[in-house]
Amino acid sequence: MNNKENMQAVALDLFSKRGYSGVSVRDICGELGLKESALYYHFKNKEELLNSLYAKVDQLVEDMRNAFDNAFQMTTQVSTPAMQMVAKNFLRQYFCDAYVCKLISMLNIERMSDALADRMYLKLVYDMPLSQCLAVFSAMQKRKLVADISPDYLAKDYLSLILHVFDRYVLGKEDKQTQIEAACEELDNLIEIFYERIAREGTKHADL
Amino acid sequence: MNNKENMQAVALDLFSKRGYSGVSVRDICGELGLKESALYYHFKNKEELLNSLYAKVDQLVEDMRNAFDNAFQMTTQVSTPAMQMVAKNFLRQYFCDAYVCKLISMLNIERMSDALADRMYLKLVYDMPLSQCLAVFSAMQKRKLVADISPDYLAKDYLSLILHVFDRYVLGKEDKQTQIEAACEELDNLIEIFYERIAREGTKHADL
DNA sequence: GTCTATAAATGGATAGAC
DNA sequence: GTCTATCCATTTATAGAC
Repeated sequence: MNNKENMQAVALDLFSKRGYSGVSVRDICGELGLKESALYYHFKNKEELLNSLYAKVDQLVEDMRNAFDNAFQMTTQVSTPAMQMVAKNFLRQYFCDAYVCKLISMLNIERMSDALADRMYLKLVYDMPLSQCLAVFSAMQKRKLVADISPDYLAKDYLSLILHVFDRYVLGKEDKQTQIEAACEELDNLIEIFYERIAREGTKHADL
Repeated sequence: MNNKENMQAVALDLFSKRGYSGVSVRDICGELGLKESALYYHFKNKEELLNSLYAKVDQLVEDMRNAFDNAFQMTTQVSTPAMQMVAKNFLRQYFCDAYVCKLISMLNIERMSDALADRMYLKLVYDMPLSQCLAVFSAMQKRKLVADISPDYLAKDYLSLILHVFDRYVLGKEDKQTQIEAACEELDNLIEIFYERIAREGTKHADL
């Protein structure tokens, strides 16, 4: 790993905690045992470093879209337990990935004053996951596994639960790793009830 | 309104957008046509100004707790339409109040690096609203208006929907007032389905 | 690719006049 | 209660040596 990538990694880590304006070029280079001037060899200025991180968000969204599309096309059976399993791992594997978590934290800060950061945040946290949830619930509904509740509602309801747990138990915590365990347990309980309800409502409807 | 309060108002406004470290004492005073030294007459330093805003969060939480307790004790009938009405106005009157919204935005930024801000954020955004939701759903359940789904789940599910809309449509937007209209419409639709489901499940259970 | 040195601007904070 | 003037630390950024 070269120093340019190191700088991006350190910058992301610090920006995600203290925000762009709370971190100096000194801070970033100091962490790596380098002088500020070293950074200006790799980046035109501090802002270009930030933009290079924004570009990584685009890349991540792209990668996750592709990963999902591939996995989804492969799926031969869409059973409730299988979907429930996927659901339970959503938080753990997606939002709680250290890298993704830092990107979200950083965007969460910058979006308050930066329209571009706001758009990236929405894409990463809502648009992309929502379209994936929608695909899953639509598929389940086709197979009569779910009552005819609007799949759009189900997707939003489901994602809301995940994001609420993520925001409450993970974001803003120093000791994230410990918190993630509590978060996943809490989410498991919520998802359990979520699926119980849509299954119950689905059964009821199938009986008519 | 004296200048001390003006300074707090301007500071809150700027902190909620650019964060504590992104705003200088010069910025705050400049907005009011004052020199920096004027601020140091009212506050020991920049940090004390921030803490004075944190204190306002405590006051707000206290006030809202009391307001709810009074309103809740007054309530003679807990009907579904009445509760649904309360629900629809929750976002509009609570999270979208300009003052509350700024406090949340500010805490949302600072909580990433400040444990105190994190605690205040959780109190304002989760603990307090959640305890209120819980009281409402428990009351509804006692009157058999809701199926025997854990009221704890209902409260979290319900608050999640509100927060998701708030985060997605209101936070981080320049033109908040316009966005709030769209947010409320979206939330109205979601809450409609939410209540439809718990009523349906409730009826079903009552029939047994 | 990184260092030293340095410039120029900005930010937090104080002393003393009014 | 606010202003002028000032101080000192920090920050972004550049030029030129190695």
